[in-house]
Amino acid sequence: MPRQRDRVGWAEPALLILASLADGPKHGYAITKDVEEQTSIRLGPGTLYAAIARLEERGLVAPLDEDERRRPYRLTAQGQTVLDDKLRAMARFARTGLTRLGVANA
Amino acid sequence: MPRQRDRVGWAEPALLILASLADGPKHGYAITKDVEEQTSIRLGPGTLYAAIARLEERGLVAPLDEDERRRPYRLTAQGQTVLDDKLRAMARFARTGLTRLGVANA
DNA sequence: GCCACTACTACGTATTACGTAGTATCGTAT
DNA sequence: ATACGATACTACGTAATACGTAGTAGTGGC
Repeated sequence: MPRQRDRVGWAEPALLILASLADGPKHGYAITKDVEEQTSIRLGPGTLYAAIARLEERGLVAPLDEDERRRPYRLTAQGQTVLDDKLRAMARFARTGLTRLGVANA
Repeated sequence: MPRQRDRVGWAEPALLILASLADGPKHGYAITKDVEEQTSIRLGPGTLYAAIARLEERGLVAPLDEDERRRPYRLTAQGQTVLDDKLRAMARFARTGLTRLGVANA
């Protein structure tokens, strides 16, 4: 029975995936590795592939040439737009929050 | 029957609440208003109060003097630490993502 | 030929998000 | 005085996600 860990994360898997693909097309496993390197967040296969499927349904990512061992995806134009919006909102929010906390930097 | 809207948000309600309290103590309704002003994200009561209850259980927020009409909360020291960590991670992530997207600024 | 790493699929449970409805108080304009 | 919108929550049910485990299979090195 799956037990949940810490909770109160700061980014949803969907966004982590989109951001990972901003780098260029990747297949699932490569996304996991990339996300882990960048954020220390480990996405299990259940989380990862389910999220990718939803992103595809919504037209934010699209599959590439189907190798039957790897399943690469790319960001769609809409995916780029959405990602850009969300990242900007995040950046603004983080800055405001840190200011409110009275943090030294910005 | 509750219908879900857009999905692929960029921040969890829990984090929005913590950030709102970084400003100073607030009660639930005031948090909703503040979050909406800052982020355009509208937290319904179901989402809001459930999230607050979880944050309290986890010791990230604490209730203040119980007026029986308003229920104010403040950030705990642990809540501040957690918030600070998450916001820094978010900021780093957003910057990296925007860079990957080839955005003009940082 | 074994074993670790790569890459997924399938499945079930735990958590969370979200909307609606309902209750009650307060302020203020009529 | 009273009607009405804004304030402030509680209660409840459903929908959507997150997450972990197990299982399957190919690949590369030693």
